[in-house]
Amino acid sequence: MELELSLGDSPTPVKATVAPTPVPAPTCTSEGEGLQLVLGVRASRRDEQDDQTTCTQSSEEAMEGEEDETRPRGEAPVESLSFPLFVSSAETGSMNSEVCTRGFDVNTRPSDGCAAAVRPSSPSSMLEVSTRQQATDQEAADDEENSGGGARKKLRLSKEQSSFLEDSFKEHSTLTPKQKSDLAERLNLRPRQVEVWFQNRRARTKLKQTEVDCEHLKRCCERLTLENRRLRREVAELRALRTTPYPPLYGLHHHLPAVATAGLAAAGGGGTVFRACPSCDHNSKVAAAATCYSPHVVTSVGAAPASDVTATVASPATGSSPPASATLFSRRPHFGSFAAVVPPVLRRQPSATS
DNA sequence: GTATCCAAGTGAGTTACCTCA
DNA sequence: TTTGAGGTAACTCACTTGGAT
Repeated sequence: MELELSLGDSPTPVKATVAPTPVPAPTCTSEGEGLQLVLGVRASRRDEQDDQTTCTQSSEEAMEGEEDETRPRGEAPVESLSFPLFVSSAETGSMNSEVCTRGFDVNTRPSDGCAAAVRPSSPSSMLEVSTRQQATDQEAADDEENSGGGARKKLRLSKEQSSFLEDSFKEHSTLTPKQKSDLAERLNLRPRQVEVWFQNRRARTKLKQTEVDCEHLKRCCERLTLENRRLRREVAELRALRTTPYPPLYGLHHHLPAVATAGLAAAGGGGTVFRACPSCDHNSKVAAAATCYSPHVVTSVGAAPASDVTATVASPATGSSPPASATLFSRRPHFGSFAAVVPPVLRRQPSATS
């Protein structure tokens, strides 16, 4: 009896066999315990591994479970080979899966009977562990049935398992079905557990990144606050200058860009509105000009002789170190420094054209 | 007793595929 | 034969729960 079942990106339908005969692959007889359905399906729409992931899967798993969803046909895990007749409770559906994880060491694959109490200490010992688990599987399964399901046991991954998962996560933060099943088999976990680990790992990564971003924004905010404070002080100084007669400009304003000279005119002319910043879509007075462009030139032209302009522009703000906003603004063209706009010759030689 | 970590459960959203009119 | 709508499976993510430390 054959069924054609095509899932995912499979270009061609995969022939699936409904086999009345037992197969060594992870199978389960579910409640019926008589007929074993083995469907070969394309495990995923993920493209990378599709050509390798034709797998065996019980009908129950196809409907509900995720266990061994991508295990290649004939590549049955050792545990399953050792327990061909054992009905894995976790693989027979969600109800049994829940039962499986209650009252047992959940560090073991359900194909181990969901009941092994021996915890693998290292990946290299897992196979051995799994074989030892076999002896206790049936007993533990019986205990489980008798106990009626206790409190859920908390899974704690071993260091080896965690480090291996971490290494895998560094390589790829998302898993293809084949990678998932390979990892699960290698670490002696269920594919679902590997999937959940990656899921939570991605969430942790995102959370950490969010925290880092938050810290960065906080620092930016602090810098901007300081910068804003400083600019406001300079604006106040400029406003104070408006009340005093203009000292000679030593011809400086002839060499400043139009916006700067317009700003000077506005400052001296008493309130003429002009467009201060081409990247700002609003008109503003000289105060805004000082905000959008580097305020140092504007500040200096009114308050200091031309000889000071050079020093002011070359060493802005109060010290020799660049202002706090320098690095921040370097990534924000909108707030680009006016000093960078003015050609060096104009900044250095007020009388260059005279 | 409380805080934190973390595996696991759950529901919503997205995408690709299939079926059918 | 083509096409659009509806259904479904698989997947991820955000949020939550609950055990363990």
